[in-house]
Amino acid sequence: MLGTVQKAGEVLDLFTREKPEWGVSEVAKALGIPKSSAHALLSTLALIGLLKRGPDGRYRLGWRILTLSQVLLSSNSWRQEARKAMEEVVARFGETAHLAVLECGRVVYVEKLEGTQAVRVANTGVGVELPAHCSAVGKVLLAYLPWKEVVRIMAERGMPALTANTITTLDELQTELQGVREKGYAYDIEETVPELCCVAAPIRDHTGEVIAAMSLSVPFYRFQQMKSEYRNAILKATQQVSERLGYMGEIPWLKGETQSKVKGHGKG
Amino acid sequence: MLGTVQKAGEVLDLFTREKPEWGVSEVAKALGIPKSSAHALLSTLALIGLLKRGPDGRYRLGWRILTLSQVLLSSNSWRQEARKAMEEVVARFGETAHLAVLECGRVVYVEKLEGTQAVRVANTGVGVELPAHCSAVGKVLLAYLPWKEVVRIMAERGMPALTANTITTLDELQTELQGVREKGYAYDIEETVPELCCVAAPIRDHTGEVIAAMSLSVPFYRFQQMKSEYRNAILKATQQVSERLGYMGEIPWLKGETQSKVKGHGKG
DNA sequence: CATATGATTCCATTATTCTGAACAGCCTTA
DNA sequence: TAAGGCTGTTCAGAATAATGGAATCATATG
Repeated sequence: MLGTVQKAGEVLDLFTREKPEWGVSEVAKALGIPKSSAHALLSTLALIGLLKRGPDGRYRLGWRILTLSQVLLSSNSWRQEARKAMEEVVARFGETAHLAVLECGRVVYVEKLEGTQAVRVANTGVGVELPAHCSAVGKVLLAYLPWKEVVRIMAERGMPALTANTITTLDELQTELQGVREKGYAYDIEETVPELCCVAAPIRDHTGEVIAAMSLSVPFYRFQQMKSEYRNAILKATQQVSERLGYMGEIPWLKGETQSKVKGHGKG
Repeated sequence: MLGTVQKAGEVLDLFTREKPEWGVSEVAKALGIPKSSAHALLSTLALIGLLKRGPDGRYRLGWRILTLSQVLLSSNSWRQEARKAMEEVVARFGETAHLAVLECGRVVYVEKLEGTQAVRVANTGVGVELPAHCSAVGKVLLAYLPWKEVVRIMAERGMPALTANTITTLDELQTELQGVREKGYAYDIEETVPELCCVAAPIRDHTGEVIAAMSLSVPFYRFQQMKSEYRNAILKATQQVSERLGYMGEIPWLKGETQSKVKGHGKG
């Protein structure tokens, strides 16, 4: 539906950190459309403020996007709830915490709290996209999707190996996601970035649907010793947030040894 | 041109902090279009990730906007240059500094550094919109626009009085902007928020065009004593940034007593 | 269980966008 | 200095895609 708007979306997708400025001819070539069509798209997008036309006729993203981003961030109640929980975790361990969602098959970080460097908190990692098949948050978010959907996403985006540990086949991924569902959390042992490990767990809304994932990122050498502490902290934090969001159902990912440590926050 | 995209822009404009969630019928009523048209717009915008469809069929802004925002912020060289200068000013006075641009006739804050509260640096004020006829940054940005353009903007947006000191007539505004151009900076003495004062000055790119304004915000009682120090600091900071951006022209706003204090950074 | 509200689908009409070529500006080149 | 190639921009006919009213489905409400 609305092919024009869809093409406008494709145009917006062209603007990346690597190439944040596009001319009419470039866009026409990249999208395989006539120059005049590209011109119409670019100039209209500039008219509504999503793009900004430079004096030389080249286009960049417009400041209206910042305003929309502000509205988005301030209107998401669960993100603010999650932030509180993240602050506790970060304060306790001094490690970096992330909050991420799945958008069009990609992981998008929506919050980042750094452990040691307290100053440049936001706007560095927030908004960054990552492939979903690696990283702890990505695996958590995929785990609670229908498998068919996962297959579709992987077919569309591919499964590039970011490190030697990255999962690169559907079979491996299926096994991994099954494990995540059973345990209720996911590890990332140098699958995304060398020397970096993460634990992530899902955040659910009042309907029980997984809407986000929270993770703690720790350098490899420190991670091994404290593995279970990190895991329990993330599980506790995500559970707290889920409950604040009205999730009253069972907590299927708290079983066995883990359960005793977080007792008192159980089902309502 | 491309009325469909333009309508998509109108739809996006509906999503505000006050009303971040819209249904199909609401949008149809608000825009005066049939329900089916509104549905096509909303569902397509959701398809490209600018909106997100909730399970109940209501729509919110989508996370793709965060990604675009990230690209926008990381690709703006002058914003990062300005940030450095802002950090110096904030460190020196401990007061809050703002960086703003004009977008579709409104002031949009693109950077904010708080003085005393160092933690919640970004994402609070960044992206917030303000009317342009008040605030120091707004007056600076308007001052270097053609007067006809200013008139058009005021006609479109109106000149609401935010405080008793707000400029509410075109005559007052014209006089004020003339003064800004002559002096090279603007004061805001409780024109936007009671008890709050600001000084702002323009940042120019290599062509000499004013692309942004930087301001320092100080509580009224502290502002009066240090007025000229604040002003000189902002003038020096904006001049530095402008020069880093390749602005080699005259510095028309540094004259008389001020000039001696910032000697050494003059024209190239 | 009936009703009302709102989201979604359908399809013919209509207006819109698409397209290719011509125009105008800018910088490089001879 | 003038020609050449590269941009972004404009224009009018051809063709597709958007429109809008009514019907349908889903969901909350009494």
